Amino acid sequence: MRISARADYAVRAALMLAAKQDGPLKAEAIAEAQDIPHKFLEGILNDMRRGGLVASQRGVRGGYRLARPARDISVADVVRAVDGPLVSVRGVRPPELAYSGPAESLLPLWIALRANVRRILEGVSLADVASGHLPDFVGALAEDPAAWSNP
Amino acid sequence: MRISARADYAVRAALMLAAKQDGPLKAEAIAEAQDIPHKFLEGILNDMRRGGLVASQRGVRGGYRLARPARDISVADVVRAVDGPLVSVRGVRPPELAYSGPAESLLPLWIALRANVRRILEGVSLADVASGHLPDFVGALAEDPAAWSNP
DNA sequence: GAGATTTCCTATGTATTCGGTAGGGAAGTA
DNA sequence: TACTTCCCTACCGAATACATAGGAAATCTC
Repeated sequence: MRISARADYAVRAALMLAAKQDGPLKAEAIAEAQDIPHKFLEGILNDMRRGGLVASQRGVRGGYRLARPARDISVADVVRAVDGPLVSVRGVRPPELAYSGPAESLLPLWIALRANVRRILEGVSLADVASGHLPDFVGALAEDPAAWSNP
Repeated sequence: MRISARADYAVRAALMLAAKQDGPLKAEAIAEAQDIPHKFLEGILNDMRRGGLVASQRGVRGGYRLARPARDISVADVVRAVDGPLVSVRGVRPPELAYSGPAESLLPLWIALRANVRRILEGVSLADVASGHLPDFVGALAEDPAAWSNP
């Protein structure tokens, strides 16, 4: 289960926009601040615009800004805008799967996994992350030192 | 975040082995029962053998069996054996990431996400799935009808 | 030991995705 | 007009995903 570069970049760009509330921010400025290839980032910002997450303005005083308050955009919104469904199995979304025999209960397991990922990514807004204050039910998970070690 | 075909196939194969406790099971039999390309499955079973999850026996009475009791093998064990780390961001594991500016709290978010995925996949054994009785904290997630709908 | 069976190993192949680049057109501003 | 910035399309190399093929090595039965 990997978070793609696109998704990571998209969230970081969105966080930049969430932090700067006055006036638009240029793609180039975001690219430089977050060390993201700028042409690649342009495509990502475009996806977010199509997804209704950011608004853009061309010209010399142009750039990008969030289309909604940062509090109303979840990390899941951003990831979905650039990568499609949050969780898939072999490229298909869990409800479309069919298992037989001893694997029958595998489907509810994938469903539970997806529900859990959703709970996290839909429950955290850009404002939460940008402010450095994650919701308690998320922050608690990250405070466990064991969560930081690679087994 | 996608579960690869390898991982899905591997878990299903492992579940077949968990269900059949008497004697080994041939790759061909598993492939047929679970509709998995049989040569592809052979490679997957081989990875699991190298990972110490299954034992193999050649010859006419040969096949594969679990190397440990099904209760002592988690789904996470299987996924790791065939796909490496459970969760990665841009191909690197979260603790190796470095973020700056408003993205600083993104790292604990990915950590929390990973911790949650671990909680599920490490907390469920092959015996749990094969018996159709998921642990309560997982089953509860799958019982919510909302978890089954695609947004 | 002969022969059948099954795992094990290596090589090959193809399609897709991933991450990134390039160039220029459209729109807005001064 | 000149400049800036987003927008669009195309392309590209490498890696990955998902297999398939062919045989060598081990094991069992007879």
